[in-house]
Amino acid sequence: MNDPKDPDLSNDSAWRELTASDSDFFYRDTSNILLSDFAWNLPASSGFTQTAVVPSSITTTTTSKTDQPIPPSSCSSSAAAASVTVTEVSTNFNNPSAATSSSSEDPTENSTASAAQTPETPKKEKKKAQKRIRQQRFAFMTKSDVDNLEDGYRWRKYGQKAVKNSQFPRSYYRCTNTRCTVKKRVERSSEDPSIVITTYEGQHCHQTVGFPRGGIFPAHEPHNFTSHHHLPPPLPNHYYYQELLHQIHRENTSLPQLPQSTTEDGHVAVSSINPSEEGLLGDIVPQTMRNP
DNA sequence: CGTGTTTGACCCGCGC
DNA sequence: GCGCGGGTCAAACACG
Repeated sequence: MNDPKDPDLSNDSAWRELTASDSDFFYRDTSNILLSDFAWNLPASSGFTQTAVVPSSITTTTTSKTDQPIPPSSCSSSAAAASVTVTEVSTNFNNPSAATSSSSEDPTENSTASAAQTPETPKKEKKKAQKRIRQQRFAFMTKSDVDNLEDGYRWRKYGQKAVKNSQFPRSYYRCTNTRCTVKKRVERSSEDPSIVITTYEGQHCHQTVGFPRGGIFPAHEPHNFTSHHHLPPPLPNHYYYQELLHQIHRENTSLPQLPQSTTEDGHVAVSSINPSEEGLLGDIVPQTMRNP
C-alpha cells in the first residue's frame, strides 16, 4: 500500500520477504524459465512472454540475456534450453511466520468450512466459523497481455475487486478441484500494465488437469516431484522452492553454455549452482534430492 | 445442463 | 467505535 508497485503486498506478513525490495520479486525480464519448472505449467499459448517467480520464502535476483521465444508445449526441452541464470538466492525457509502458517494451519480448513456448510446454516455463522487463513504465497510477475495465465490447473473466478492505487482490478481465482484450496490473485502492475502479477496461495493437492500435452513433468523425465504427489495436501510449501531450485540447478548444469553477467545492481551472475555448495542448496535441498 | 464469469453485498482485519 | 480496504460469497447471468 505504501508501495505503489505492489499496493497490497506490504500489509501481509506473508509478504515480508517480497516487499523488502524490488529484487525480491523473482522477475525474469527476458528469461524463458517456465512455471512448469515449479510445478506450474505455462504453455506458450497462454500468451505470456516473460515470467517472474516469487516464492515468498526465497529472495532471488536473476538476470538473463536470452530473447528466444518459448516453444509451445515443450516444457522440458524449453526448460533445458532456457537460459537460467541465478544471480542470487537467499534462502529464508526458516522464516518463522512462513513455517507457522504452513504447519499450524490446516489447509483444508478453507474448503471444509464451505463444504461442511449446511444449506440452512446462517450466513453469519458460516462467516464466523470460517477463519480467514493465510497460507504461504508466492507470486509470479509475468509480462503478458493476458491476465489469466494458463498454468495447467483449472481456475474458477470467484471475485474481482478494484484495488486502491491501481487502475486495474484484481481478480480472485480458486482451483476448481473441490478438495484443493489453492487460490490465486491476478492483477496488473499499476506501474507497468504489461506486467501481470499472479499470486498463488496454497498448494495443489492434485496434479494438473488441463493439459493433455504434458502435465507438470514430462513422462520421459523421471522427476522426484512426481513421486511426492502421493503425499497429502499440506506439503511444506518450501518443497516447491526446493524443487524450484533443484530444477534450476539441473537446468544450469545441463546447459552447454551459460551466460554470465553482472546485473545492473551489481549482482554477479552465477551460471550454475554446485550442489556441494552447502551455502545455498545445503539449506534448502535435501541430500536425497540432489544429484549424486 | 454443466461450468465458468460477473458483480453487488457482505465480512473481516487493521489503523486511527 | 468507526471507516477503509481487501477478501469472499452467492445469485444472476453467459456460454458451449
